[in-house]
Amino acid sequence: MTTRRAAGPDSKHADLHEAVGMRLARHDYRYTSGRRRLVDAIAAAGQPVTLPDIAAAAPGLASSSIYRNLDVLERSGVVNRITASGDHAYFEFAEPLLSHHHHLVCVDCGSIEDVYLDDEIEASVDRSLAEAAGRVGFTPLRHSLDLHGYCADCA
Amino acid sequence: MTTRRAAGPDSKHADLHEAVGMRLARHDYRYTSGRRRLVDAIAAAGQPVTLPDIAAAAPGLASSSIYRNLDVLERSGVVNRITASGDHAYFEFAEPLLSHHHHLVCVDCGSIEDVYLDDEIEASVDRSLAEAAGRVGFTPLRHSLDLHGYCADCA
DNA sequence: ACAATAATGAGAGTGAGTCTCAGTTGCAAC
DNA sequence: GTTGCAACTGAGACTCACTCTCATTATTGT
Repeated sequence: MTTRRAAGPDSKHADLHEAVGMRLARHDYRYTSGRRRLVDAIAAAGQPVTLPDIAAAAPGLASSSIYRNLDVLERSGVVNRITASGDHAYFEFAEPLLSHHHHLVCVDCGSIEDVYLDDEIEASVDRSLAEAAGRVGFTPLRHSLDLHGYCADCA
Repeated sequence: MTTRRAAGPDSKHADLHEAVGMRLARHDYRYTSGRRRLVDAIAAAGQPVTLPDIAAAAPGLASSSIYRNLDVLERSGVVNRITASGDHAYFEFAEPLLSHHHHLVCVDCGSIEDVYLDDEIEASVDRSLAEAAGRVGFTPLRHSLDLHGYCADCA
């Protein structure tokens, strides 16, 4: 069965797949059809998704494979795992594939929405954190900033 | 068996217990000896702790009771649950009992350390977040800002 | 085509956290 | 104090997200 690739209606997906493929190759991973379906499912959602979401969007994939490949994608820097307080972890594309942003986490239903902040704020936050980290010998990699509250549906 | 209470060497604990007791009472919960031991264990650590940490510091408490009471304490606004990427959730005293701060999360060993930022930064972050949240009908409660990287031990 | 190697699916296994329930404790009214 | 009621407790069974194992299948290099 041939999966429809770059021939489709939008070239955004072709770009995405190419970028993902390169990242996987850099880590000696293969970009198999299962992994491509995973990437498609996450891209289709356009927001952080849980494993059940992905399983529903890509039926036929064994959940063990989804977990294993989510791990591979995370290790390759393709996706980020967002550990919220709910039952499931959320996944979304990592930084260079998606521009830097943060999350609105609903304390009621657990849903996660993306939110973008001013570059200036980001820079000053990074500066403050780096300074504070330096004082205790901590080597920073990245920061995560979540706003907890009630989403529009749960308000 | 009488538990030594406020008579002890430090009055900080007496204040803490009083504050905790008031919060519990406000939610019609009782401040039992088991809950007091839980609070003592968290206070003794002085940093975010996992359930095994607490169980070790307060032997004799059934783990089901620890989980149950951690839940009660969280519901009463006494402790915060920090959901990190590791196996266990971390717990620490909530805002008014501990001043506003953030976390340095080690991506290697999973340990969590507290870090304090400039009030000015905090204010501007809150302003930006509130503005962004307002655009999508999100009602903010609080923010959490974590710095991920390598702790001094794992560097 | 043919190894050699990596990926897959199915299901068993793991373990943090939750639920249940019978027995206990703390609080209030008498 | 004792009686009654509701909250609390411990022990362990239970759930369920996630991981591991392993035999089978797909990919890649030659």
